[in-house]
Amino acid sequence: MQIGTVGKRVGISVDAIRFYERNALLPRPPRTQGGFRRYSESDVETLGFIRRVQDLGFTLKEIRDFLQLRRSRLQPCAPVRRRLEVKLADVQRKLSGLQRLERELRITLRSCKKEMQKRAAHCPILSETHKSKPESAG
Amino acid sequence: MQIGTVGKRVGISVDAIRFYERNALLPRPPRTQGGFRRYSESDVETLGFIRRVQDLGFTLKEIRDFLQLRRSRLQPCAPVRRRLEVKLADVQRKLSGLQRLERELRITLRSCKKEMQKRAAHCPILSETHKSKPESAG
DNA sequence: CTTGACTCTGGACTACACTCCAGGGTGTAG
DNA sequence: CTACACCCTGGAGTGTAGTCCAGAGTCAAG
Repeated sequence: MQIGTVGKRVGISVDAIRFYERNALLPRPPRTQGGFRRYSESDVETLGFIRRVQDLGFTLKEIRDFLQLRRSRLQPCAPVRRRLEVKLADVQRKLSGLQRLERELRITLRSCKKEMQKRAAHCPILSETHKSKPESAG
Repeated sequence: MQIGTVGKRVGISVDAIRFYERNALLPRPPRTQGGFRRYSESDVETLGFIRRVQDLGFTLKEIRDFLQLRRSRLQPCAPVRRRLEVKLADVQRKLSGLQRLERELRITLRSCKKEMQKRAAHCPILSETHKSKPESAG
């Protein structure tokens, strides 16, 4: 596969793919005689992984670590495990943060709907624990 | 409160706070005669919110939207609700993505542990040394 | 008033994650 | 061979999210 084909399949620009290669997220692929990159399914998979994990708020540096871990999964070595555990804890932290945010949003949304049923004039969304509000400056 | 005090309390640099003000994440606070910013508890709360939500992978632009939602208590409910629903869906998407990533990491971790049992490997780094090794740097 | 920690502004700079571009080369159908 | 879409490299530019800095001013204490 050429770089453009891969790009279309995973929804990543050609420039971005080359950028990932330069930054060691994607292995340097074999080339044609003329110098064209030739990609395999495995590269497509890797790019999919990158896109997905990046979407979750991880940096390319972190993703590079993830990919290293993925590739070295058979090494019976503690340091690998350690890094994995750190990453896992990180993911779990993010997860519980998001769950908290989700809960907050849900509650807000529910009370908003309720207010609408009552045909209230305003939304209760923003009434968080505000002790003193400056609210003025028209 | 002065900007430095606030910064220390929420763990955000003075520069960043001013940056948030410039970019409309934080309301312009009242000033002393000499021009010093004077912050209230409500500002501290807002900054805490910013930090927390940003940590979950939202951009400042998105956070600005969140904050607008929080502040726009005068607006009718429907548009606010709509935006909230979009945000909620976004959060849920991120959540399931993270769960998937967590599962993958767990599986990798398990196979790593299994390997260790099989080989009874004794890495020198296995001890409670939580410092990373210095990489061959002169 | 003087000192010194703190603050002000505006602008330069950094790191990240790309995107765009010029000027050339490649691959393949006709 | 010709055409044309696609690819190559290196480098400049963009947007985000700040950080750093100079030079000046402010505030509280002595």
